[in-house]
Amino acid sequence: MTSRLEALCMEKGLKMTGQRRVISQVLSEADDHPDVEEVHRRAVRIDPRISIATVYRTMRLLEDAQVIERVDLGDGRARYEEATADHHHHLIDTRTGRIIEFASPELEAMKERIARELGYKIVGHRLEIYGVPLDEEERP
Amino acid sequence: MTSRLEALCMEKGLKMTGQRRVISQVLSEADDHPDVEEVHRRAVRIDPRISIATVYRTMRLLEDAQVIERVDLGDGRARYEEATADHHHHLIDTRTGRIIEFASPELEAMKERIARELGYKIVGHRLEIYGVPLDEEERP
DNA sequence: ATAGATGCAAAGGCTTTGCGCCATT
DNA sequence: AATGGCGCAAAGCCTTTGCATCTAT
Repeated sequence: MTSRLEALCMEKGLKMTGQRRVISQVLSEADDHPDVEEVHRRAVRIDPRISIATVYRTMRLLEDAQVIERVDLGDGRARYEEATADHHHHLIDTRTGRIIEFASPELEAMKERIARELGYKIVGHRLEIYGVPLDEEERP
Repeated sequence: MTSRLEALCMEKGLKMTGQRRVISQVLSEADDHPDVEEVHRRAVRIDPRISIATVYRTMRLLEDAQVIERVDLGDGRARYEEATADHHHHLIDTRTGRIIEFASPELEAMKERIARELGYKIVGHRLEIYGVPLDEEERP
């Protein structure tokens, strides 16, 4: 079957080979933010002949085509997620590594305002929050 | 003479050697966000015998002592700035690479609120805005 | 004499790339 | 046959580290 991302790739005119289809499938099924090694591990389960070099090349291809987005979570390696229309950010649980996505229109507006006051127009931005779970009694 | 950072290091009980004094001086005089190679370049001008390994080791030492802070600006290498009490963030001019620091109490508050709503307590965070200068007529 | 700092070069982690082979058109 | 993708291994970039030497107490 054709995965969601594979369909997207074809719309963008990318040539879909066996390896690219597998990698697209892996990314379509991922609900986390895998790094290249992890994508490779998952891809190999489907087709053991896929090399890590191909994964690197394909990730770049998909990133350039804006099918996926590179996320730098500060751990020294590139992580990826599907490209989305909305701006969102990440809250990283420092105890478990769990990543929670969130969006805040107010935050976006404030950011725009700050940049404007400094005389700049935003072309990109990123926000990460590192946190630990609140204790029971502190829960809102 | 004793540089600002050297004094700070001594307060923290760090042993100050010749190399560490030079590196502290370089960092004290920097008003930008140099990477290790740049710190080394500047240090060598003062004392040509300093090796890059020592710079790496000293940067880590100062970072652990919270005399300086590592800043990850997404260009694949560590950059540094003096540690400050206030939280601030960076706006990077994508045309020139110029880095503008800014702080926003409102932003901090909003961030806290978002984390709290997600059930988390913030232990760290970072925000970077990438932008280009506004055109003349758009200036606030 | 001892403990720690330094220089040098080797190695480590992530990523890219040269090259010959293979597949598809 | 020609174009481009793939696997493998080598290399590149930033950073860390093992080891012998040097410094300062």
